[in-house]
Amino acid sequence: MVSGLVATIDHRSGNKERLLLWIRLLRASRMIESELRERLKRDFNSTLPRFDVMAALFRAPEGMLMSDLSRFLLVSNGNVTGIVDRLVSDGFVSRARRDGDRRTSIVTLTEQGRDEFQRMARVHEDWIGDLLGDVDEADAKRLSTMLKSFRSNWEGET
Amino acid sequence: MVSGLVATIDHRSGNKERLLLWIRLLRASRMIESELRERLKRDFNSTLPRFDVMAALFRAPEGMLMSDLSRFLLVSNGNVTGIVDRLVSDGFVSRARRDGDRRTSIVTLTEQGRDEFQRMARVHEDWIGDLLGDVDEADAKRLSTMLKSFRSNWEGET
DNA sequence: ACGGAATATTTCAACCTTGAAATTTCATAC
DNA sequence: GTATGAAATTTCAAGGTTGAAATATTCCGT
Repeated sequence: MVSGLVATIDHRSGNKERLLLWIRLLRASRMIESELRERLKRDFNSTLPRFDVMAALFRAPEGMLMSDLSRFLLVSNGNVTGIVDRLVSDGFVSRARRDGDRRTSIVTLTEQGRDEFQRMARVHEDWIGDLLGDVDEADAKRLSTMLKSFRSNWEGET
Repeated sequence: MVSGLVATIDHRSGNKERLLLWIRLLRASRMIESELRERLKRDFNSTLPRFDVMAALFRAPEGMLMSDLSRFLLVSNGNVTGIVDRLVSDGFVSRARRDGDRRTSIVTLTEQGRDEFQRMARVHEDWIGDLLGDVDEADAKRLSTMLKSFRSNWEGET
């Protein structure tokens, strides 16, 4: 569940639209996420976080550090540890201690992991096309552009 | 963590834009959520789900059933149980067994809950204005409209 | 009135998530 | 070379999340 699903109070002008935007942004992503979660579970007995980790590793054949994964996926270190643990025990991912720096370990997809990810990725793309099917290409492009510039401008604020 | 933070494979045309849109939608909401979570914790020692429940109850002075909350907030029943439990033990919410139907209970904000929520809501609105400050009003309106129509058209599919 | 379906809620296991503390290893100033 | 701090990772407690199973109550056809 996520903050903002409910419109509440509005006393500063101009912010009204932004609040509404936030609520709808959130509802949209929650609905899509929920649908993807369900389908990943049903068809692959997997989860979204696992899919994300595998996707990141797929693009990085040379492997990634735990902290790379954490930074790239915008989640905490401890979180990555747990997800990778489970992927390792399922045989989709391997952790290898490095000679250079024994604090770190290189995480890579196993052969089985690559196969499984590719199976998922194919279907995943169709799902997104399905779920976002109502957004025509021009709209998608505009929305996309607006959201792109909208980044962490506020990062580092108090 | 959420599926789609990573662009992966793209073999069907037209879907390329949608996949990118999904990734950015997700990144945007994740960043905002993360910032809100942090601030709610810091300033009110609370969480987003708690805020959402309180917001829903604030708009419903007559109270809501657990299942109303669940439906309205798009989360599972079991989930609501836990969040309400904690809000009750903090004195912000009360559960009252109904005479009419002993299966259900009416959940309402306590006086303390209303006060606390209003404190949070004021600041919350400013935060959203802050975090979405770069989106001007016209853009917000357009984006908002696009996202509105974008609903669960696919619900009920196999 | 009875039994079975439907409804509202809770419980539970498994997983995700964070932030903080603990561990291990490395780098550097002295 | 030693201490001190930085860096990478894991551990841990607390909470959020789901879906399925279990409970309790009501509804309804007969």
